[in-house]
Amino acid sequence: MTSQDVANLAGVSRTTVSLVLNNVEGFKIRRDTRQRVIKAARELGYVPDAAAQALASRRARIIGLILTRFPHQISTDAFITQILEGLFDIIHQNDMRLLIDIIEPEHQHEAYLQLVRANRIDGILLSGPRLDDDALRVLETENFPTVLIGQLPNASFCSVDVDNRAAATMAVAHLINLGHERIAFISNAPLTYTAAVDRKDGYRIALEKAGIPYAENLVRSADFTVESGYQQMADLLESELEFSAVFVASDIVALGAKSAILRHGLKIPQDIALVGFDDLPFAQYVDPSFTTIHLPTIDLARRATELLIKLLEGEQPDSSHILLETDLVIRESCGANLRKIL
Amino acid sequence: MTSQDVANLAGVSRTTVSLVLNNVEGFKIRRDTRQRVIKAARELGYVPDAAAQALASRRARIIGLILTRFPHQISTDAFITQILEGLFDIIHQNDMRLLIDIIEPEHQHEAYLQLVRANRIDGILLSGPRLDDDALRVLETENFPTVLIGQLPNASFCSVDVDNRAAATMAVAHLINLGHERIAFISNAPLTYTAAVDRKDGYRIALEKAGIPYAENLVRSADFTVESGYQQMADLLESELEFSAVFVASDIVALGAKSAILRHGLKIPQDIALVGFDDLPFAQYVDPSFTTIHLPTIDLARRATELLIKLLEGEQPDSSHILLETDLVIRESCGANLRKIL
DNA sequence: TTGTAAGCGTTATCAC
DNA sequence: GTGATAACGCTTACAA
Repeated sequence: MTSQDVANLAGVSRTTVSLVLNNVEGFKIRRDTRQRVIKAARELGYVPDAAAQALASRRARIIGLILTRFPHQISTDAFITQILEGLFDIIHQNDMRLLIDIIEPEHQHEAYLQLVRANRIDGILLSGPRLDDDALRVLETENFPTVLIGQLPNASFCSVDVDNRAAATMAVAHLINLGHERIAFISNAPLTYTAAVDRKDGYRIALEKAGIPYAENLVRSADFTVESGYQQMADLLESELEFSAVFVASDIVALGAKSAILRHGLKIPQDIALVGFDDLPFAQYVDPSFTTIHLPTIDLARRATELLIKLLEGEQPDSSHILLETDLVIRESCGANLRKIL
Repeated sequence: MTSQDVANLAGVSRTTVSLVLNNVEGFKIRRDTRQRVIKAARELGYVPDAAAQALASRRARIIGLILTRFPHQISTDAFITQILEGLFDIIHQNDMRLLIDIIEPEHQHEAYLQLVRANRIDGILLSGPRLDDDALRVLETENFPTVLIGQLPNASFCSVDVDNRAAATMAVAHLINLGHERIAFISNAPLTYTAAVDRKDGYRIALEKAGIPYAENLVRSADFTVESGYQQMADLLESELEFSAVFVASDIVALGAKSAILRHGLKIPQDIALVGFDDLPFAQYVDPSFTTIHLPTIDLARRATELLIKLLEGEQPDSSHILLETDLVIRESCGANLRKIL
């Protein structure tokens, strides 16, 4: 079943079939010819061969979503599905498809360059950029259409993100407003991830603003997973360091931290107040429900995809660094909402 | 950068380059020639063009993962990420890629046939088959390589699944063993999904075995989401029907049900005992933690992918209907584990 | 307004 | 053992 078959049935050439079916601008095709072609195509159930189309047109009509995570970090990552929801929204509108790949940060650093070199994908959507990702630098010099969901300092990529630093500051300021002074911090991810660095910076800034000294030993680093949150919090609790609150820069990690706190015989928020980050769907259903920073994740993905598609179409995007708003969502994990954040 | 460039640099023909790089069997290539080709390819950073390769070989080396869901059901679906983890495990081993598509059950019933017709994907992995999916029947008659994660009665597809009916029976039997007689049921999804039907059947069977009459008005249907779980449970509670336990055939839906119960001023498990299904990662972190049916989801995806790849390679799989084991995981949502299930 | 023909970069079938 | 050469099914100048 090829375009030739359609051409035969419609009594035209393959060229005409292509022109009609692709709605090519600048060609005036007679009404009836056009109708005949469309009818023939429909009758035969003709669908153009994707490989042939890609080879000839140099466009695969596929967007690649790259996640730099370890496999074991995937199954609990509630962020991913939110990204997918936003992504498909736009991708379907544009008749494109999604190829998704998980790249292990350490080993296959350059695995996604293969996708690019093979022309398998027209553009990349990269979630969670890392500072030490050399392959990303290659994409930059090659000017390959790429949009980051997240940010990378000193890079020329388009990006869609939230102001992680400001959001983290807001979270910690909330705790400070509630009277806490000894506030621990657990990052969402290793500090090679820019989002982790920014959230940690935000924590530091909030302390500074309040004149509270920054204590390195109250700062821990998790790695996306519930387990890492449990471990880091258990470690903090066993260290016998004093703190009355903790800012955990990821709701998933916070789930583990919460579990460690409870299993240590302490209560949230009475003994330890907790603020999370991301406002994942489950955050309002755990007990106590998480006071957390709401991220417009679905929208983030939507905007990033729109931006990428503009790039692919050669349009100059209005702005190449989009920053969406975050909110502090106050629930139960910090206790009564006595004072509202300024 | 084409295979011609590699051929030139190595001083051989494109044919030889192809033979060497693809490790084609049955051709004896001289050692040094082989080395020269490999070296040249590496030096040039040559990566074969995927479209050209697909066009010539009639294999895209892409597997399609099809999810038949509504967009709004995606973002909270913790099942998907688990599937992804297992999938990538096998896909990476086989140097294939993953194209993922979400197909809305109502509108775009046949959207994934396009993928097939365009030869964009070599095989389909379909999660959550529906009884009313006509497009699936087309795949069947066309004998397109397809593996279901789930099951479809009277269909010839290979499938990997758990015994949903038996698992549900086990869940409800647990409640009965604990002394409950009025047990409500909330499905995971509409009853067009085979898994939903099977779990409901399991519920019924457990009741029958215990001689407890099946009460239609204690049976509700949810649609994957937390919200639907909340609504159905709120509805049950407002109905003033008597029941001391509920079997919710999905942990996500159970999250909403739990919330409705608590907001109704009732306690779990004291007032209402709850058993979930899936054992999603968060199930042990909610409060009370869910007694639930553990599904080996990652393994399910792994086995399904292995099966599909076998199919693609023309091998006859050992068994075309794989059934993996489930366990009842006893936690807090049913109260003290007084009597152990037989 | 439509058709002819030359690619696109592989793989695969033959010869040599 | 290796090299021509013909597909693969489409797009796109260019010609008519």
